[in-house]
Parts: sequence; structure tokens; C-alpha cells
Amino acid sequence: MCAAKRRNPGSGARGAGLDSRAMTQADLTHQRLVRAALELFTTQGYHVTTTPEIAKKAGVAEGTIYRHFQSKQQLLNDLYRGGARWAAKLVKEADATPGGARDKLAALGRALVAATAREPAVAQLFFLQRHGSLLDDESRKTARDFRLALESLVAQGKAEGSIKAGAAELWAHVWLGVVSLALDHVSAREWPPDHAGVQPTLEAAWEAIRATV
Amino acid sequence: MCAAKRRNPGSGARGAGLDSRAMTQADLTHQRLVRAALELFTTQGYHVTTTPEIAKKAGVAEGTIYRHFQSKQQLLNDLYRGGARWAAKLVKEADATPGGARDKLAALGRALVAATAREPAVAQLFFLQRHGSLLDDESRKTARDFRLALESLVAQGKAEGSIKAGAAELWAHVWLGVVSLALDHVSAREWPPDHAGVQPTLEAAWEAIRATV
Amino acid sequence: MCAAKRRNPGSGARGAGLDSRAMTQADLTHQRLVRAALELFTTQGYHVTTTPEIAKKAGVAEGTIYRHFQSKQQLLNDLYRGGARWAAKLVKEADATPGGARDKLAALGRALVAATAREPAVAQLFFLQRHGSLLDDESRKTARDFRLALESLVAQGKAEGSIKAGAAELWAHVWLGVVSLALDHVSAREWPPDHAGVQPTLEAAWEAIRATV
Amino acid sequence: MCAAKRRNPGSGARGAGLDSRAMTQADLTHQRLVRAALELFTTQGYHVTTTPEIAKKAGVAEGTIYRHFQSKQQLLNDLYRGGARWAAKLVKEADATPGGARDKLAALGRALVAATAREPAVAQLFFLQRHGSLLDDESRKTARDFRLALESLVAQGKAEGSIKAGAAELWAHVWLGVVSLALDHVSAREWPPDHAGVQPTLEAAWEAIRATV
DNA sequence: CATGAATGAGTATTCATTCAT
DNA sequence: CATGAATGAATACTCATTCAT
Repeated sequence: MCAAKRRNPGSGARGAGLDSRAMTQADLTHQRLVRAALELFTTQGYHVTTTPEIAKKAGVAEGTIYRHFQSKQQLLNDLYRGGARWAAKLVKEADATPGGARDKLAALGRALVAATAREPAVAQLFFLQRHGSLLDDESRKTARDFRLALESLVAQGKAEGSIKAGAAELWAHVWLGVVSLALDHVSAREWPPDHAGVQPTLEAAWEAIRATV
Repeated sequence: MCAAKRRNPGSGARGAGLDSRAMTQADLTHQRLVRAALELFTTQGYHVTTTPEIAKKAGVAEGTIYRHFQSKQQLLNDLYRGGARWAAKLVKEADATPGGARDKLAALGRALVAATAREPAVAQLFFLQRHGSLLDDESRKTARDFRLALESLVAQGKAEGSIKAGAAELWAHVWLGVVSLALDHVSAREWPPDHAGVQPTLEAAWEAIRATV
Repeated sequence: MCAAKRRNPGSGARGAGLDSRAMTQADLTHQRLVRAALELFTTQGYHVTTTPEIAKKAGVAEGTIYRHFQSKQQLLNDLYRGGARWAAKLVKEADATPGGARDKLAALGRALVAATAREPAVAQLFFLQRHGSLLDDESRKTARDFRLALESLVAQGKAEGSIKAGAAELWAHVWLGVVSLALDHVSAREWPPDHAGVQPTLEAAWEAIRATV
Repeated sequence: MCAAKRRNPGSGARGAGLDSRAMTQADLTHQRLVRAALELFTTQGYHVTTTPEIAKKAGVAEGTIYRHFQSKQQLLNDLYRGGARWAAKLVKEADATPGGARDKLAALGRALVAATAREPAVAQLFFLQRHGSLLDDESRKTARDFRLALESLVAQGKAEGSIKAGAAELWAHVWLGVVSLALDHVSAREWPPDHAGVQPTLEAAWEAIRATV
């Protein structure tokens, strides 16, 4: 009575581009649907995008969508979770950067910009778009994983005394808020990743939250 | 295609609450529609809100909407322009504050928070929501008026040397981006206007853009 | 979020044909939808009948259906309940016939045949069609009212000694089962109400349940 | 448009349970599809039952259905014909019972109840369900074979003077109508085959059609 | 023979908008 | 001005059937 039960593991990873070796026909269709939906949801918005449109862009029949996703909303959630995991991985990698919180955040900022240049739609969907009540609990949990990882970076900075006192949650939010302004331009292809506005914006993000003497 | 031709002047002002003196029956209906739509658009989103829902919330018949607005989209634009003018007025008032750009921006930040506490939906609609291609040229122009006024404040700071060099547009954007984080919480009634997070956030907005030695 | 809330009382009665005086435009549309759906559900079956078909037959737009009924299924239930009340009224009238249970059942049999000749579709829908899980609790309750009234007639016959001992429910069921065979032919317009098969069938219904010496 | 061309003889017999001796893999799959469809069609109805559902219940892939049956409708017809032949055989066996029409019909009634207890779904499909225009000519012919056999029994009773004058067709119909009420309960597992309601109902069927002095 | 991904016509339902009253 | 019944195009989703593997 409902399709898309068998979730082949690693589909998220494949969505992000790596891996390959033995991609079945069905997996390819899945991919094309993901790319098509990602593109349309981010350029037009979820509600304005119709299922015939997604199918057409993916080059498949409309019914095929429902062999891969339970519903249009579920498709959005899959996309969103992919974005959240993608973002969380960047944070984890940045956390491995040697140095203090400042260095790690700087690395993260650059990584976010670079990744956004590579996958503008994913960044747009996860960082810049509001999805209100369309997200399910699982998606919210995945997003929280990202936020917690970022907050842990900020908490480290607080412990070092390099970031302002006050809720780590708040400063993580502020830092990301400023960085998002850069991501917005990059994602919209208004700014290439080495645009003159990027570096100052990332620095501004740091200055907004660094401890003041 | 035929309704809502007569533009009654001052409808924006009435939306903000002032004025009174001889409010006709029709004006009252207009008001109720504006409030209903504002509430629904901001809590649920434009696309999810249906015209029957708006009518019901306003306590009028479905068809009545079209005696006051040409279309649902036009209604959104009216609301948006109201918000833009409301915001522009706050900037203009802040500009009159004595002192340097820092003082004026500080005043503006406080005013934005206070105004958002009074009219959360208006702030939400104008500052926090993306409307993509729903806005018409007129609305975009009105929004630009606000942005230009804000940028002029920032430019003044740059001239004074208190704000970083670089595009005034960029720093206005950054400053507003951080302030918006506070407005978001206030608008969602998570933060009262005197919440402990407000002041630090406003300060962070300034620190993100102030000239560094 | 859902239509057809205002149930103007007497709509069932009007459906059965009586009453008139001040029939609004909306009531007329309601009527036409009822007749169209009745005809189609009984000739083709519920699942095979599509909403465009109903609308077309009623001479209205498809969306109009949903101003009068919450759903296709609700429309069926409305029809069914109308039939159940119509049938229950016949039982009550037959109960008023002077004489014993035999006379009353005979009167009821004739009344059912006559009524079926007048409203073949209503009889078909209520007596001859199975609706499985499509019926809601309200409909089931209304149908029970009819059955209980019939069983009370049978119980009276048992008390008189003119009907076999055993569950009144069973004999009511048997009697109606045989009578339904006649209704089936009448409803299908294979038999006019005075066809030679009618009277013997009604007598057979009685003989199936009358007490034997 | 290309499957299920080869009519493997005896598929009906296999459906009824007998026969065996070298049942190939394909025959087993056929069996499972038949049982699954029978179960679903009778519990839910034909239109509500989907082919994926049938396949799932049978434990085969969706496409496999079409290696055994040309279409969902053809599957129903196969099932129906199986039921009709099964019923016709019971009539023929009852006809061999020594004695008059009364004895033969009594034997048939008991046999029908017993068979229904063994194969509730088959009885339900053939006796209790209406299939309207879903049945093809072949199915209708098979059903007529059953009816004619039954009518011949009744005609014999008329010749003996033990059954009422009038169309044999009518009295066969009436007798079966009453017996079906019992079959209904037995098929629904509400009545075991030796339930107290069975015998009186079978007697009532006879009394409905027996000649009266 | 069996599979199951793909198909695309078909379905019930919604909703912005119109217009007679 | 206000009403609310009517509209019909548009929407997400289903399902019997096909066919390459």
C-alpha cells in the first residue's frame, strides 16, 4: 500500500557524489529524482514545484517518483537529511583542524563556502530555506546533530576564552547567521567561492562572537 | 480582474494601528482581512494558507476578499509593502538620533526589537520570510527604500571610520542579518523584548561590522 | 477545510419527493447531485463511478460535488441513509395496517414493491447492494432502525403463533430475503409492480416463515 | 496482451483442492495466486483489491500475476468459473440422491452448507457477490449451467406435484435465495455448518416453494 | 518462468476566483 | 458593498499492466 520501503544504505553518500561501483538502473533513477527535486525545490520552492515537473526534469514518469519516495514531502525530507549529514560531516572535519576554536571555525567557514560552491542546491535547501512543518522528527533530529556539533566547537572557544561568554547556542547561531549570508550569495552563483566578499564576511562572523577585551 | 481599483490612501498607516476618526464598515472589513492574512501567512506560510481560511478567520465571506484585494498574491504584496514602509520609518527615526552611526544603529536595533514585539507578524513577514517571485516590482522598490536607508546609515559610519571599509551594502546586510536573529526569537515570542539574549545579539551585530584597528 | 457542514433539515424528505415551496438554487443542485449519484451508483457500482461522471450527469462542475458532500463516500452514505429512512417509514406505515402480522407483512410486501417501482434506485441501493466498509456508523445505525422495526413485526407474529418459533431476527431476514428477489426484478424494471411473479413471491416469503402445524 | 495463452486443463479442479500427482513449480504459484485473490476479493471486494496486494499475499512478484492470468478481471472470471463448476457438481451429486425432489433439494442444501464451510471464499464469490459487468460470456454460461441444473431439480418437483406451479426458474431462484442466507452466515464463519440456524433455514427454503394444498 | 522497476492514464479532492443575488 | 454557491483547472497520488533482465 506504500512504496519505497527498501532503503538501500549509502544512498545518502551516493547522493553526495562519492562512491560508485555497481550502480543499478534503479539507483540511477533515484539519483535523477534527487537532483531534479533538489534543483526545483531550491529554485522555485517546495509548494510551487509539482510532481509532474519533478518527473519531467528527472526524465521519468510521474508514477516513478512513488517507487522511490513515499510522498513529495518524504522526498523533501530525504533531501533535507542528506543536506544535514553533509553539513555535519563538514563540521566534524573542521573539528579535526589543528589549532584553537578560531582556526577551526575559520576552516569550517571556508569549507562551507567551498562545499556550497560545489553543491549550491544542497546548501540552499539546508541552510537558507525554511521548511516549517514539512520536516518530520527524523529530519529535525538530523539537523540537531549538525547544530550540536557546531555548538560544541563554539563551546570549546568559550572554554579557551576566545569566544564571548553566554549561551554557546546563541553564538553558534550568530556565527552561522553571518556565514549564511555568504553562502546565500555563493549558492545563488552571485559570488564565486573566491569572491572579494567572502573573506570579510567570514571574518565578520568571527568578530561577532569573539571575546572582547 | 475588476475589483479593488480605488486605492484608499493611508491603508498602510491604518494597518500599523494609528489613525482612526470615521472608520467606515468597509475599512473595518479591510482591517480584519489584513490581520487575518498577516497572522496566517506568517504562521503557516503563504502557499499553505487558503483564501477560505483567511475569510473565515476574518469573519467574512470568501468573495469579500476580492472586493478589497485583486488577488491573494496582491494581498501578500499589500502586507509586504506595509511592512517595508513600517521598517523604513523606523530607520528614518533612528537616523534622527543624535550621535554617530554606532548610536544610530544601536537605536535602530532597539527600535526594531521593540516594534517586532508589538507587531510580530509584520516583522516576520518583512524580515524573516522569503517571498521569492511572489513580490511585484512595487514591493521590491519599497523594500529597496528600506535597504537604501539602512545602507546610508552604514555609509555614514564608514565615512566616520567607525565601520569597516568595503561595500556599505555588504555591511548593512551583515548587520541586519545578525539583528534578524534576535527579531526571529522576538517575533516567535520566544524572547520578550527585554530578554537577556537581545542586547548581546545587537552588540554582536555591531561588532561584526565595526572597523577594527 | 471541509465543506457541506450546514445540513438543511428535510433534505432527506425532499429527496423522497414530497415537500417543495421555496427550493433554493443550492437545494436544487443538491437534488440533482443526489439523483445523478443514485443512478450511477446503482447501475454501475460505487467504485466504477467517477466524480467527473457524477458531476456531468448532474450538470454541474466537479468541484460542486464537494460543496454539498464531504467526499464521494459521504455522498454514498447520505444516499444510503435516505434509503434506510425511506424503508423504515414503509415498515412503520405497514405496522399501522389493521389485522395480524400476516396482514401487516403482506401490506409491507406490497408497499415495498410499489415503492421500489417508484424509486428503483433507492431500493437497489438499500436492499440489493452490499457496501461493505464504505458505510459509516451513522449509516449502520439507520439501517438497524429499519431491521429492528421489521423484526418487531415478526416478533408480533411469533407472539400470535402465526410465525415459526426461533429468532425473530432470522425470520425477518428470511422474509426480506425472499421479498428482495421480487424487489430485484422490479428495481431492474424487468417486472412491473403488477407482474405475475410478484404475488407468488410475496406469498412464498410468508410461507417460508409462517408457523407450520 | 501476450501472457497466459496456454490453458492448462484441470486448473479448475486443482483450484477445488483434489488432484495432485506432479505439481510443478508453476502450478504451485498458480495455486497461491488463486488462493490469495479468492481471499482478497471476497473479504474486501474486487475493486478495492489491488494487484500488488494479491502478489504480496501470494508471495510472488507483481509481474508474475500476468504469467498466469491475462488481467485482474480474467483472474476474477477464472475464480468465478471455478466456483460455478464446483456448485454445478454439487447439484449433480444431489440429483443422484434417491427419492423425490424434496429429498434431493434437502441433500443439496446440506451439501451446499458443508461445501461452504470447507471453501467459504468460493461460495462467497459465486453465491453471495455480485460482479455486474465484470463477468465475461464464458463465466455467464458456466453460471447458467448451475442454474439450469438446479431448475431441472425444481421442474422435477413440479412434475411430482410437490412444488408449486409457476416458473421453475422463479422457484429455483427463491429456494436458492433462502439457502443463500444460510450460506452467507456460514461463509462469514458466523455459523458453523451445524449451527442451530442452518436446518430451519433450509426447511424454510423448501416451505417457500413447496406446493400448498 | 519469475522478477520488480517503470509506466502513464486515471482518481478524488482542493482552491483561487467569479458573479448572480 | 457583501455574500456564498459555482466553477474548473490543477494537484498529489494510485494501480493495472509491461518488459528488460
